[in-house]
Parts: sequence; structure tokens; C-alpha cells
Amino acid sequence: MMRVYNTLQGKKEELVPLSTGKIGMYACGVTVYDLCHIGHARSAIVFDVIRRYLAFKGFEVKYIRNFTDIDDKIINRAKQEGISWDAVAGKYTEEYYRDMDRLGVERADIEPKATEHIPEIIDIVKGLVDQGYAYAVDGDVYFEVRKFADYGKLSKRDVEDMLAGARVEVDERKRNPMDFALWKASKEGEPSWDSPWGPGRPGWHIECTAMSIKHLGESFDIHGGGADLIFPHHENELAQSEAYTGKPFVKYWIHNGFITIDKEKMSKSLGNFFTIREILDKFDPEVVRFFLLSTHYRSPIEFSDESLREAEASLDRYYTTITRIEDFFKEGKDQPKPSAEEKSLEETLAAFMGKFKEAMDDDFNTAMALGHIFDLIREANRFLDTKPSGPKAKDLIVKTRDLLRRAGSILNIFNKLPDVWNDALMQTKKIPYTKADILEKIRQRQEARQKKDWSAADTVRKELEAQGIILEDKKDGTTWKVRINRQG
RNA sequence: GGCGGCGUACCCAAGUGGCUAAGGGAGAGGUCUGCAAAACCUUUAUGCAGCGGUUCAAAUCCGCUCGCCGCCUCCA
Repeated sequence: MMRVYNTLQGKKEELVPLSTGKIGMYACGVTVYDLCHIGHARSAIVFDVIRRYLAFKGFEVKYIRNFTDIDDKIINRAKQEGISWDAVAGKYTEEYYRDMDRLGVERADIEPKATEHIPEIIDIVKGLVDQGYAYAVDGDVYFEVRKFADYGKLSKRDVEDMLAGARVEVDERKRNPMDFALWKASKEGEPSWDSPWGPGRPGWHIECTAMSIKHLGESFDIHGGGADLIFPHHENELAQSEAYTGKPFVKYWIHNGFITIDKEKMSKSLGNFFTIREILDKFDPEVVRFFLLSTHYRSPIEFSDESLREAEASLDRYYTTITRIEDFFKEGKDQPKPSAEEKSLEETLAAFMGKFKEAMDDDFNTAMALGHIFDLIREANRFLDTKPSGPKAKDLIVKTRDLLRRAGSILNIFNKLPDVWNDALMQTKKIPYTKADILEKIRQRQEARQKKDWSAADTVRKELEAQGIILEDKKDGTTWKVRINRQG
């Protein structure tokens, strides 16, 4: 049984799809007017993992993630850059893909754009006007909040309370200050589409109603986004959708928490944000992904270099273990050697997937799932320390590796070879040596070691270490790797 | 002002009624090593912001207090 926290009910609920075995899921994407920051990455990754896990659980998932490609911010940006609004949208859509691809965020099944759904949007607005939920004024169309009795049920707000403490500026043409635009008349020179109310463009919330209904139907299972979308975006979306169809819109509303800097929400307006791009200049995408999954999706995450370094160290622990596993296969000893550790690993392996699923079933608890992964890693290392051999040992190690990969594939981490991980570190840590340089140093040191000239050998070691390269002497030679700087 | 959330070890972070309070990082000691690294072992919260209450039993439920944050305006 899976449980998910539903914002609408304010508690965890059992996940029961509207149609057995199938899940329709819609997540709010981005407005394409600028580069994405790490907060956008969190949301994208959270819903990417949710989608992957649901698919792993055997659901047939249809996942929709939209692009808002027309809005005030895009129009303003176009003026700034001196290009057309659709060129802005096109450019930042590409940039979005560049970042998300690097972060391992899979494409949604359908990625609709607002401007490709103008007829559907107009139909819905018209329907709302006809049913008396909306009214037109000077080419604008507003949704009349008072007409929808359940308004406020998602964000747990009361219309009267909001009016009392309203900070919104009053627009005399609205019947109620909380009324929101479904359709906006366009000003001279602005992009526009013909409509029964004159040339204009869609309001922000209506596109999601149009696109989700078109691609998922009038009622669907999951709607997600950042917690800052609960009000007003999702509240309005819910109101206009249910008013229009007369049916429940979404069964489970899922919202991810924010990323904070110095405890404050990261946001464009505060200017305290980091773009995905600048972070990926210093850390491998997998590190960012791991970092974001190491905290439960609804909790805030404090962003810092230190946290990313810790995530990097954790990942390195995984890859180091995989290297040990590879070394074990190379040795290929086949004398059976039963041990208490063998038994213990066997038990851990048998229980692992159950624990992993239990964690993920409980509102996608990736932090706990990672905890189980590291339990298995420790158990595997303990076993490898016994210098195991024999077919049974080999079988257990194969299983260990496969289970780690399987769990990793659901989170879309652990998908590199250790060498590739090391290469990535060479890059992000900006190591000033080539691999050939390092091998040459190792050769020199090896000569010194053969002569038992320990001080010369240690000089080489220290020289490399100063540049972030660690040497490891093993039975069949010396290997090297990039050192993880675990703290400051 | 209205609504909501959070406060768990040196740091990050799971756990939301009942076995010894996960996991990662850091520190200390040890095993291993020519020296290292990695790994492993031991160790670091008789206690989960504080105070009261409910209960056979609470970090977990209730109340109050303190501190921090979010939404109420575009925002992932």
C-alpha cells in the first residue's frame, strides 16, 4: 500500500488511482523567460522520481509537464533582449532541456505549451462565462470567486478572511478583489490571439486547466508543483476546473518544499538564487540529484557548498564500494569460504528491496531509502573485508551490485561506472594533471618503492595529494583517485 | 492580522505511540598498511527547543512558552 501526502486533505492518504493500474499525473513546469535555478531542479527531480517509482510499482503512468510560454515576464524579457516573445520562450525552453537532461530528469510523456492550446482555453473560458462563473470586462475575462462555493479548500483559506487582510490592489472593474483573470486583453504591440472578447492572451492559471483536461481528462490522479503554487495558482486552477466540469478535478495534490539560503526561501525576487548551471560547474549532476533526494521532498532544504560536498562524499562511498566489488571479481578465487558475514549479507540482501519499497511507499521517503542503501553498502564492505571466495560469495556480491543498481535506477543515481565517476571528479575539481601525468608519477614512485626509498616514494604521494589525487596501494599495483574534500 | 510548517548528536538528516532514536559527514581511539588511502570495529543524543498534561507506554498525541520559516503579490 502506498501512502502520499495530499495537500487537499492535509494528511497522508492511501494512493488509490481513479482507474486501477493507471495514474494520470500533471506537474507544473516552468515559465520559460530565464535560466532555471536549483529550486526548479528540486521540483523537476522530485516529480521525476515520483513518476519513476510509480512506474516501478507497475502503474501505467501518463505524465504531463507543461511549459508556460506566454506571460508578462516573457514579454518583458523580450523587450529587454530586443527579440520576439516566442524567441525568448524558444531559447529558454532549450536551456531548460539542457539543464534537466544533465540532471537526469526524464522527458514527460507530453510536454504541452500554453500557446498550443489557445482554442481549448477559449472554449473553457467561454463555458465558464456561459455558466455564470465568469464575466467579461473591457476585453478581460475574470473568474468570479464568490460563485465557487469551495474556493479556498486547497490552500485552506476563507474568502472573507482574505478580503479582510487583502494586500492585493483593488481593480474597480472586478466584482471582487479576489477574482482572477482567465483571459487578458492585450495592449498595443503585445502578442495576442483572437477571442470572443477581442484580441488577448490567456491568464496564467487557465492553461493548466486546459492542458491537463485535454491530456488527462476532467478528473485525474496527481497534480504537483512547488509549495508556492498552492496559492493562488492551484487554488484558482482547481476552482475554474471544477466549476467548468462539475467534477472533482484532482485526487491527490502533491507539493514539494523550498530550497533555502540562510534559512530564507530561494527566490528570484530576493536575488538569493543559484542557477543550475553555476552549480553544475562545481559539482557533478549526480551530486546535485543525490543532495536533493537526501531530504524528504516536503521539507525545506538549506542549500550550501558544504551540503553538496557531503552528498559528493556519500556518492563516492558508493563508487568506492563498486570498485571493491570489481576488484573482487578480478581475483576470481573459487575456494568456498563460509562465514558469519556471508550469512549476514545474505539476510541483508533478502530484506533490502522490501525495506526500500517500504520507505518509498510511505510518501516517497527517499531519505530513508538512501539510508537502507547505505546499510547494504556497509554490509557488503564488511563481507568484502573477510576476503571472501567461492561461487556463493560471488553470487552474493553480484546480487549486491544488482540491487544497488536497481534501487539507484529508480532514483536515477548510481548509474555510472566508477571510472566515469572519477573522470567527472577530475573535471569538477579541476585537477591540474592528465591521467598520463598521474600514471607517470605512479611509475616513478613504484621505482622508488622497489628500492625501498620510502622518502622518495612519499614525496610523490604528497605531491599528488596536494593536487587532490590519492594513491592506493593494492596487491597488484597502485591505483589512484580524486580525493573528496569532505569539508571546507 | 489570518492560515500552515519546522525546532532530533559537532553538522546534515530519517523516525510521528511501544524492541538498543536510521543513514551520511566530521571528531577520537583501534584493526589493516613500509607510510598512506579505502574498508571495518569502538566511540560521540539515558535523550529528541522548554514547561506542563493525556497514556501502562510519547521525540511521536494535547496545551502553553520560546525561536525560526513559509503562504496570504509573480514565484518550483
